[in-house]
Amino acid sequence: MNIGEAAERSGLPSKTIRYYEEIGLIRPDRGGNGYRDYADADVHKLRFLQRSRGLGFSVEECRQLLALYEDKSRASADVKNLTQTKLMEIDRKIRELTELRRTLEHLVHACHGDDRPDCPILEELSDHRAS
Amino acid sequence: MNIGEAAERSGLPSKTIRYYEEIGLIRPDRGGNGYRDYADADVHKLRFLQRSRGLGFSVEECRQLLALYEDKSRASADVKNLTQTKLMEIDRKIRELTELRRTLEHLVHACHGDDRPDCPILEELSDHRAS
DNA sequence: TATGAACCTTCCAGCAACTGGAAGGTCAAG
DNA sequence: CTTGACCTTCCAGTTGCTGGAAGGTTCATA
Repeated sequence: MNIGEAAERSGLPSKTIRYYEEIGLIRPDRGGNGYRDYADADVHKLRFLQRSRGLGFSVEECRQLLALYEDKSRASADVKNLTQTKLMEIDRKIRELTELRRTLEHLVHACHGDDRPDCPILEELSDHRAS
Repeated sequence: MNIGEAAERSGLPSKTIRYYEEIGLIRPDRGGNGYRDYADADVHKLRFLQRSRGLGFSVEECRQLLALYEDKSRASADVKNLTQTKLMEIDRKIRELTELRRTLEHLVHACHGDDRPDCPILEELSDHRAS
């Protein structure tokens, strides 16, 4: 498929997809006309990139995550360690998002119409100082 | 407190803290010597920024989130709508992270030593195409 | 068969969000 | 009163895109 369809299916703009190729994250085929030709597997990778980038992983981290899927020697200790590290990062992100969610919800439900100059929410936020 | 301590407490590099001031996210006092002077509330904001940036929110989104805490007219419909929108974004991120986690864990537990050329994980990934 | 819209290509410039380094001022300890 | 660890501003570089120009391809329609 052409880049436009890959863009639509992956949720990434064509520009970004070309950029990801430039930095070596994907390697689509080329048709006789010079057009990029994306396979379904490419679209899966692109969707994966779209998500993980949106979740705050850097491009280099995404490259590592992608490598976890592609690495044919997945049983190696290195790969397992990297996966464990990434799992811990993901857990941390989930915890932080859950806290953020709780705080925002608290704000909606408990602070409505509350126009005191200093909302206690900010104080509560400070309790989660330990990372 | 000086910027160094604020950096240590917030988990952000001093450089980034100065940058956040430059773009108007925080406004620390200045001592007679020209040094920035951060209050505890500033550190809370910085920690908040550190987290939400790491969770994939843009600086402008972080500005909005910060405004939710600081807005004295929190009861307005606008603010409530914005909060609801952000809550939905957070829920989506949590769902995506949970999926990502499940996939990685599957890879660790189910694919160890599996050196077939195409791991079924990639196929599984593709099932989550709907966003 | 031609012409125009809607694709695609490369290349280059600009923006967002930092990040590093130079050049120099401040402060507390010895 | 100097030394080292702070702090300041300013400017340049990096990352990760993003927009636009200039031009080639494809395909439906006149």
